[in-house]
Amino acid sequence: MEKKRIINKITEAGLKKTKYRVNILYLLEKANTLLSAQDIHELLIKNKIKVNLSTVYRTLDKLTENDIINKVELEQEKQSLYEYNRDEHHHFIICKNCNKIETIYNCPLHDYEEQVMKESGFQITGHKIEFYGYCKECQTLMNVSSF
Amino acid sequence: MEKKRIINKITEAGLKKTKYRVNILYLLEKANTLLSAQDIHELLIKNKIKVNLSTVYRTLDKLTENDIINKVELEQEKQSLYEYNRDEHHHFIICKNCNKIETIYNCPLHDYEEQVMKESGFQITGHKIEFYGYCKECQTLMNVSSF
DNA sequence: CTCAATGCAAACCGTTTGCATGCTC
DNA sequence: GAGCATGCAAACGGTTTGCATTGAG
Repeated sequence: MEKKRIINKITEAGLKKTKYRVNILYLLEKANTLLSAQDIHELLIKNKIKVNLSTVYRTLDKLTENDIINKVELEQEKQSLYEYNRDEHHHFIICKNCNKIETIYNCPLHDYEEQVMKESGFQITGHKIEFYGYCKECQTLMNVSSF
Repeated sequence: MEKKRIINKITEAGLKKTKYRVNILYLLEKANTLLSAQDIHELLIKNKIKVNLSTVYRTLDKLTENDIINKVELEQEKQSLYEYNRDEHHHFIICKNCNKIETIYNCPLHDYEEQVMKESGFQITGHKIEFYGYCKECQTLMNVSSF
């Protein structure tokens, strides 16, 4: 029973177990991609789970506050996106043509942070990287369309 | 006459030289920091230059499209910020306590981009890094306040 | 003179909030 | 039963847009 783990995540954080928290977290865990509040809202409705959009937002806030999910804000996306937190440091690469988002698990910044700390005097607690470019498919398409 | 250079920037891009374009670009060049559309609007009004906020937005859009200024969207800022484009690759480090933003000119990613290109197949055209942490002053304050 | 720039007011859209009601612990 | 979660409708705030007017080339 996979929902058990989901429910544990919620109760262990000291949160009340409610229908929407369980379903939304389950959805994000299963989806295994970035989803917006609206995406989640639509998916729930499609699955006959009637819920208000503001409840979705409040649920996502609570789950984010408790580090159960991550809120991801990308430059070209107006909407905030959310992902299940699997405790793996990662970044994103975004295709400027088709907007596909891929995940990069390899991070070059650990050494560099030391250096930035020394130079800036900041105590660094985190960072964010986004790469932009064109994915393989779009590179091909662009070559074809301008032959 | 320093405004000459500003005007050149505008006309060289093929843009009409207008009162607001000149003043807004001049402002950004002189300010030498990140400013929001609202900041710019207020600064103009204070300097007796009556302008509509939507004109400020349209002007900033045009200048951004023409790479004369940069539009900067930081995670914790709701507003977009703008800076004069001095053609120096850089990133930002943001204090999570006081929100001070400092600039980092040193960039560790050039080598790494190669690697990401090979692994992802993306043709990378750019990247963005934000660092988060606490600036010197805030580190001191936090030590004092929890002595 | 022509077309782009501007002012103004209204729309947009993702997100938040206040309040009454419902549900978990 | 107490207090947090939810639904609903309205507000919020940065940004965009449609349209009439002005101004640059």
